[in-house]
Amino acid sequence: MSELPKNYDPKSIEAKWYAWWQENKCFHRDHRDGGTPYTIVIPPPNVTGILHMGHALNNSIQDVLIRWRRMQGYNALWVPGTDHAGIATQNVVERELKKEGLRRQDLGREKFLERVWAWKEKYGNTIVNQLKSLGASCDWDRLRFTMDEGLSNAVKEVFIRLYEKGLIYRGTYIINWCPRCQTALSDEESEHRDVKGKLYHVKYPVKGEPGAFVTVATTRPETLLGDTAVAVNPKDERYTQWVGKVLLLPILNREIPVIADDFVAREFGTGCVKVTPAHDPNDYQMGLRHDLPQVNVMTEDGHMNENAGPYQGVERFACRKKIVDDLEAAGLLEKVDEHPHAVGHCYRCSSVVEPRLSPQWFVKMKPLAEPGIKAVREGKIRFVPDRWNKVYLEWMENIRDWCISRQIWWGHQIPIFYCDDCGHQWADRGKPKACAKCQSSNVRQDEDVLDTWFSSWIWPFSVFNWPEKNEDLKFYYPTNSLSTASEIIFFWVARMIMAGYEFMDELPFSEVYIHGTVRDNQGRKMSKSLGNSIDPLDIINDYSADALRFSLLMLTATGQDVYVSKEKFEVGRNFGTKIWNVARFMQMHKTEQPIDVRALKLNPSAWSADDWHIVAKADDAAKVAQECLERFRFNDYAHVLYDFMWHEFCDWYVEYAKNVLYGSDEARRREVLQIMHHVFDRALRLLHPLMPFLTEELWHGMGYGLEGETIMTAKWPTPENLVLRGLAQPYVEYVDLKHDLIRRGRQLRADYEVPPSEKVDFTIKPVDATAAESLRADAQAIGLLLKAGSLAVDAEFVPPKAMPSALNALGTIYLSLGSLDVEAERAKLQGQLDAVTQELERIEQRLSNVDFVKKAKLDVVHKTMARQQELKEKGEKLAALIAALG
RNA sequence: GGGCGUAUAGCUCAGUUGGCUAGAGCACUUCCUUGACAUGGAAGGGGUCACAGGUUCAAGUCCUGUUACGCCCA
Repeated sequence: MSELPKNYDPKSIEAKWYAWWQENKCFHRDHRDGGTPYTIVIPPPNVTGILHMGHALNNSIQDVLIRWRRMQGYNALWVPGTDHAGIATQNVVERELKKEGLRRQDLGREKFLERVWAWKEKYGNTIVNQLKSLGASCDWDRLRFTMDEGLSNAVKEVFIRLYEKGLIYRGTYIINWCPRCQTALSDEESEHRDVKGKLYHVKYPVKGEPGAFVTVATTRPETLLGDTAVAVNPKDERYTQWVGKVLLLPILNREIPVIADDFVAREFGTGCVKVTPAHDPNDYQMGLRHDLPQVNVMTEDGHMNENAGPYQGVERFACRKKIVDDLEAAGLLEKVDEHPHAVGHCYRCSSVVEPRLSPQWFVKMKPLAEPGIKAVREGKIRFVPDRWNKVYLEWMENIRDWCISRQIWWGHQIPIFYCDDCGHQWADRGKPKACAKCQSSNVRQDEDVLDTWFSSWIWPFSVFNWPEKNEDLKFYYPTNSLSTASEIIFFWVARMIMAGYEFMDELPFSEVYIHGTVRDNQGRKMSKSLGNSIDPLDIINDYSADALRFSLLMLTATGQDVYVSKEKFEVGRNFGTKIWNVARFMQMHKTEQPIDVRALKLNPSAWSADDWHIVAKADDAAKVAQECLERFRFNDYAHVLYDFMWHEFCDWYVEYAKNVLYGSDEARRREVLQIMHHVFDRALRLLHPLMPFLTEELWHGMGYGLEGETIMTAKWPTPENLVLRGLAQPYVEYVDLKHDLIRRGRQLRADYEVPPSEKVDFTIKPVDATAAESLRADAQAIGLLLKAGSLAVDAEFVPPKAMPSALNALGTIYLSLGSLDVEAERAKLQGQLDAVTQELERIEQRLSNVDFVKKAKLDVVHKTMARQQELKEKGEKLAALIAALG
């Protein structure tokens, strides 16, 4: 083992190990490696993306899982990749073009796509490289992209299979239209946001009855240009007389009927609604029921069209203003109310979504959803935390058809072909030159591309080159755990489950871990526009990747949102420093015969209580860590190692060990150092999934691993055998009490303001012979920890004068002082006695309650009785101490 | 409007099937440049567990309601 430098330099060490891991293919696995598979597919970040805290959290989680399973000996594979993010990527490239004064239409489809590919080659790997700096142990040899050849084939195959099964259809419906991106969006891509809207009450004159009006309420007055009726509820007596009458549409003076439809809510607005079948999904349905015309008044880019009469060419929101002014001028605007309501916004560009009537492709979802519902109901797939099961089921049970066509160019073009001569329409895996029916060469492919999610919903098997049937696919599918954010349960998780059953006939994964959202210190989502994001790369740069990972996971309670600020990452940095320094401490101490840290020869028969204690605590840590990981309790996992390493190992065992290490008993020195290595090695391995770089560096630095080996594949520590644990138990109890007694001794020093440099004498009076024996063996070490001049263990001790004292179940500790403020000491002890008396009263009350003794569990009653006994004794001793003060 | 989540120390949060003498980190106070570590050490202060009822021998924990904040869906 080489000498560790004084300071840990994460930057060079992280770069060094990541490169080494990659060169040595440590992340790579395939089916030929055999064993039991453990698979995770990465939620593919989009190629335009850069790493943010959400990614850092999610990928740290996946890396912890995969590294843990790898150490456990699984054939653990983490498949990485990115998605092509149709709209987002196209937007980015279009923005670039705009700077050159160009539109994509100027280039044409083919040239434009070349530009996008060029952009992807240049910038598309940014996030991949960022994941590497995080330490992600993905199998990069398997890096996939949703537009690469294999995945494109898979997408095509999926489309065609569904099409041939009749589950994909084309139809003209009201869809969510983004006028800026100029494409349809799925329901999920239209984000509802609360806006402070207005409710305009507009008077529609009744034909042939001057002065008579019907007042309708609307939030989108510009759409009235497309009204083809006004509807009332048939049960609404206020309006039955009007049904069947004809109204004059304001401004355009088009004649429209008043109809009756159950759908109308009587309590909304005036109870009369305008019906605009081409601009509202409900009105569309109503229009079908009443055979109303559909008048589209807008263009694809959100301007009014030729059907809008005088408003043609006006932008939709400008038109809203204008039309309101005109209505007012015409005396047709009755009133305007404030009306906060939710409005759909494009999830890519935030424009207000316009419901628009247009021909699109849809997937019939009901039949696909059934097996997915069953799987979660029966627990074959489970969400963690489990409340998401319900959210998922709710959505699946009310699933609606999925609009999958997008009017953009970047994506998988829909494999549907049309013959312009005979009108034949068919799906084709290739690029047909002629119509299958009439042999005409007048053939064209559908212009639209597929929703990006249509390629990611097959991700768990397409990454293994499905539909090809190969050994990797057979071996690694179904995958095991999926870790992701709640936002994409509908977009992605649910659809993957459906695709898994539909195309693989099997679930895609069995556990879905939903992590919380990373927020800023004020609980706001991190966003570029707010400027409140913390760049994970800055944290890595300033503190290290290990610090980032450790802090994030320590802070994130299962499934809860996490609030971060830069300072919060100090926990991880400080912890890393602590570990580094304790390693250096161990290195400083040599033995005459060098210790072979790879083949420790421990000799438990010669162990002290503290030796047993630390080995047992390390064992507990291993046990708890394992349980936490199995249950996705990452914060508890981080916590248990933090506590063990810092508080058990550094604070107590290392401090205890100093007494031995600075002494001259070579056999003891050797044994203690061996124990430290034994424990530290195990702790490093337990910690490796969380802090991969530091642990690898130290594992080698301490000599636990040989050159060419890696802690990544070192054995995951499992708890030692129970016999050993049973032997340790009395020592554990004793040492815990000893620590408590030492703390009480230190408290005496602090209470009496004894400066740390001043050596004072302590005497411990043990409670019994067993305690006396243990304490005598430890007297020197205890003295050191108390910075005592002398420490006596005296079973017969009677204080010669009033002395400050404290006690616990092991004994009473006295501090020798030249002079003593007897009253202050009496007050202190009296305070303690009062607390004991109070608790004792409570406990005795409980014990005297027949119901408690009868109904409470036996061990609870026993515990309570033991506590009563303990308190009684403590009370008596405290009383005696007070009496002794005179 | 429907559903879900959260409310515990100044701040951020743990607290798993009720047994709690309610914990941690940060912040705060006092002291400490003793050879692992000041990114550190020792000691300390700080909570009627949002509110109101209920169930129970026993409620931070379970039930009902109220309030506040957040999220999802319509």
